[in-house]
Parts: sequence; structure tokens; C-alpha cells
Amino acid sequence: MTSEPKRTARTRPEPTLPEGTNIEALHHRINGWFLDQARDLPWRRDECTPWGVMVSEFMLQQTPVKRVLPVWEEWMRRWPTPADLAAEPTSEAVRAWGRLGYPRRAQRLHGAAVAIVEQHGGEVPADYEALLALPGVGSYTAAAISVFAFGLRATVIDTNIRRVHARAVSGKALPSRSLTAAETRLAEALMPADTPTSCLWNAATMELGALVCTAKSPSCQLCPVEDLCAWVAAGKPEADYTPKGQSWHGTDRQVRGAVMAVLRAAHEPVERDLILGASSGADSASGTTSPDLAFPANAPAAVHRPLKALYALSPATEQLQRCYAGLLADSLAREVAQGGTVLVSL
DNA sequence: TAATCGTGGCA
DNA sequence: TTGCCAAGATT
Repeated sequence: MTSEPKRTARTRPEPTLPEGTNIEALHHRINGWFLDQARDLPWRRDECTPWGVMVSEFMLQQTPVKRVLPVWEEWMRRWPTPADLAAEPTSEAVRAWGRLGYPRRAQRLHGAAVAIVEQHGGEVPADYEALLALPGVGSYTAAAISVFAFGLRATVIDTNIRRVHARAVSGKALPSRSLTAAETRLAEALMPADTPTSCLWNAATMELGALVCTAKSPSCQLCPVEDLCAWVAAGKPEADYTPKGQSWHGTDRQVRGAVMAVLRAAHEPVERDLILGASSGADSASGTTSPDLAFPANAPAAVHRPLKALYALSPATEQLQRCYAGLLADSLAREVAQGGTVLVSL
């Protein structure tokens, strides 16, 4: 089939690499810096399995390395293979996720383990498309696993890499709000042709963004490519937008987090009314009064503290109802009817 | 495309 | 102390 290339002067794509980009020097300097300065992380060691890499990638989605380390170690000890995790109920994955945040990642990682057992003989696939088909695996994670676990040549694009490219090559303070086609083309154009070198480049660029070319106050004096950086050369212009923060206080998310803490801590189903706070009265423990919620004196010790925190929130009732519905929709909780009482558990 | 989804370290 | 924001995915 033939289609007219409707290319006008207005839509003609700009050159992928800005003129003057010294790609060879970028490769050599950033890769050299990485070999010398990279952190010794357990999922980077030779003895780490593809499954270990995969677990780390899930945990590292929007969560700092420092908080991931202890949880990753525990997961590897408890579930050294996908089959080990797949044999457990999803609720155990959510509990073991602890306070890493975004608990749906635990749910999806468990689902991915099940899919690996059922469709890939229990072995993490190396192929990008096969990885992409797994729950919780998007373009970044699929590329990261195929590169970091299997040494394949794929273009990894995460927030760190985007920022390094934006500054060093494009001369901007920050990458665009969301990943653009132009950014993807640029990242692909910057990839070394040689496969081992390309793997190093992916890891090195990410590490540079994480340790030196940071979002808030980059340490340009420590950067191996400061003299090549387009952003530095341009006088470090300000970003053309201000990223909007993530709301938390007084939002559904805050209440939902408290509900999750209750469910994680409880090793038996919790009464629904306990979570919803449907009863009314005073908080006998603190003496403070909530108009819609009461702190139940008979709450199990395991849920006492998080519930108290939950009840301290205001306004509460409508939010709790909404958040609880969200929990169920996410299948992070299930309801159990027992003796006429509706219980909730992971 | 843009909104939404948790949590806590750190400046 | 308050606000930023961190190896994204999904809808």
C-alpha cells in the first residue's frame, strides 16, 4: 500500500540530534563515570536473577532506593522464584509490600508471577513484547528488565534518563511533562550501537540522573559532562513550567492509606463498620470528639493505632465511603459475610 | 492527554 | 516545619 507522505515545511521533523552533539564523548565520559561511581546495589550484582531484577524494577517505580532495599531483600529470601510468589495469595504480596506505597504494584507483581508460571514455564521472559504483556509492566519496566537482566539492546527511558537528555543534549532544565515522540527518538539516537555498551549507557545515564543530574539542585561540579552540557552552555535557563505537586493531606489517598495500614496489620478480617467508622460518639482514648466517627474501644490492638490515625482525619465519613469503594474496585480488599457481620480483609 | 495511585526521606 | 518528589503504569 502506498500513502502520500503529507510532509510540509510546517510538520517537517527537526533533526533528531541537535547540531554539535558530541555523542562519542557523552558515551565515553558517562559510561566511565558509571564504572567508577556506580552504587553497589544488590540487583546489579552478577548473581542476581532476572526475577530479582524484575522485583526491584516494580519496587523502584516511584519509590527511592533506600526504602526499597530492605523490602527487596525480604522478598528475595521469601520468594526466590516467580513460582514461589505465584503459590501465595495476592494478599500476602500486599502485606509483604509493607509501606512501600502504591500497593497495587504488589498486586500486579503477584499477577505477573502467576502469568510467568502459566505462560513462560516459570522463567522471566527476556523478550520486550512478552514482558510488556505482563501486568504492571509498561514500556520502561519491559526495557529495563530486558537490558539489566538479560543484556539485550533496548532503549530505557525513565525520569532520570529523560532529565539527563533534556539538559545535556536539549539544553532544557526539565523534560516535558509527559514523554513525547521526539524524546523517544532522541533517546534511540543516543543509544550506542554495540549491545554491551548500550546496556552500560542505559544504566549509566540513569545513575547520573539519580546521583548528580538531580531534579532539584544538580551537582554540576561533579558531572563528567559539564563542559558538554547544552543546559550549562545556555546558562541554565529555568524550566518553562512548574510541576504540580501531588496532593495528600485531606484527600482520599490519605484516608485510603490509613485503611490499607489497618488491613495490612490485621491478620483476621476486620469489621466493616470498624473501617468505615459508622458508629458515632467520642474518642474515649484521647477525649477528642469526631462528629461522624468514633474510635471503638474494643478495636484489636493490631489495628488500634492506624485506626486512631484514620479517625483523626476530617472530614471523614464521605471520604471513607469513597475510598473504601476504591479499595474494593482495586481488589485490594475482599468482603466476607460471617454471622451477619460484614468483614473486610486483604 | 491528564488524572490518579502511597509513602516517607530530605532540603 | 512544610513541601518536593522518587528506576511508572493504567485508564
